[in-house]
Amino acid sequence: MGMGRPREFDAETALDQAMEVFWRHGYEGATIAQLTEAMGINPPSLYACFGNKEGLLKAALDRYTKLRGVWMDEVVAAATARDVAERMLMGIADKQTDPANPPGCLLVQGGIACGTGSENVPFELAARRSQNEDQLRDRFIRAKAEGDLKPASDPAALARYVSAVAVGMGVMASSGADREALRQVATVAVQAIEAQSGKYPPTPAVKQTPSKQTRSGTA
Amino acid sequence: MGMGRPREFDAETALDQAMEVFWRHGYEGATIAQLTEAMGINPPSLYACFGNKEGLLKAALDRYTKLRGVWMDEVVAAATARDVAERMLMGIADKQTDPANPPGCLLVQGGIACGTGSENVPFELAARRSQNEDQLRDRFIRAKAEGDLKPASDPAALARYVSAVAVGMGVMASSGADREALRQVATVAVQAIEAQSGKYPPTPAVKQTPSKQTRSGTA
DNA sequence: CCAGATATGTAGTGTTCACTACAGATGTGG
DNA sequence: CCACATCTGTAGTGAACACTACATATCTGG
Repeated sequence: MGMGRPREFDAETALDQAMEVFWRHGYEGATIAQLTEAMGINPPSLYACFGNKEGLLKAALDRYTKLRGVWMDEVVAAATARDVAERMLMGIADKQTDPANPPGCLLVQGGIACGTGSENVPFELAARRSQNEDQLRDRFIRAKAEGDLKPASDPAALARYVSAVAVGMGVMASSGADREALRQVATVAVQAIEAQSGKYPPTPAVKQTPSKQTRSGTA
Repeated sequence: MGMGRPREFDAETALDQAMEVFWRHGYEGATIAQLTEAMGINPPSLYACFGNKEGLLKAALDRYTKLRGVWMDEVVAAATARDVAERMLMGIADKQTDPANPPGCLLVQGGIACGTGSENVPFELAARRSQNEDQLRDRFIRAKAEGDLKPASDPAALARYVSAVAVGMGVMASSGADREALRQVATVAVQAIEAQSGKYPPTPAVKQTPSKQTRSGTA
């Protein structure tokens, strides 16, 4: 019965190009014309492969978070909570000013506020950011159990804090902050984690956060 | 020679409504139809009064930053650098989750990335944010001169840091973080300023920042 | 009350948007 | 070589967009 004509472009290569357009112009600011031109294909190919504009964004986000995930694994592999925070924020300072990419972070640049019909795009991005936050939180929970963080420290709050700084740095980068400026921010930011650090008797990780359960929904 | 028919709406009241629309949907996401409906006027009145959509945004930003300016004056009136940071970030946690307004900060929600024809909108917002950062920096310069911050501390870096945290909190707020979550972030963030605080012999404020001059361009 | 000036409401303008109909091209299975 | 399935390029589709022409309404100054 035949399997049809094979596609003439590489989906991942095309996604990389689309990712850059979304990264630079945001979801709403990116037009199908810009996307197809960057991807080197025509609209019907785009729609056959990704469904619609939002499907393309999600595919680009999948690719972005996948690449970012391997880096985050390196980040949480640092020895202490303090080193995790430093490696994360210093790395972000570098990545967000890497001339190979648009400035800032796709998970922020993609769209913080959107118009009618795209209301869920910001939440889609927020969900991806919260994955990073969760990974940080788990790492800080471990750090606390290992006596690397104060027994009174709140790993979820610390993770939320580091995520917030990362997002703020992304916004700064996209509006022109240079690498040195972001590194200065990172250097200061790490000191808040340092204030929670030290060498304490290991906590059995049983009661980890007595404070009210407050989900941030973002990172 | 006559002075013409008087306008039937109050410009500031209308601006408040427009501000809320931009705040909720961003510059590109806000449509003239939404704006005129919220303002209770028709398009010709809008264009006669504000020029065009971008002119309306700028007018709304002027109003926003004016209101914010009086609050910032209260913030920098705190006794120490640490108290300034705490008052700023705790206040932001409350303001950005005030149900009377859309969540987050207009200077962030307004537009981080924009499409062709609106490229300067993000810079317009960044310029307004940097005003806050400058005000903080000046306050921290004074704190350092008063011996309230370490002689080795960098007021510009600290101001940039506080601004970054504020922006990050705004993004979190707009994607669903509640007040408690933001306050936790603020509490952690203040500790980085605390680490730079203490009681030191006053610095004559002559050579204030030996590090390379790095302008952030954002806040 | 009139002339000039500015505001308002109705009803559009052209443009750009995301998306697609369709015909032709290129593959596979029989 | 033929039926079938899928992709590709051309050329649009209707809808939504920012913005405006124009007639009418409401003011001031004389």
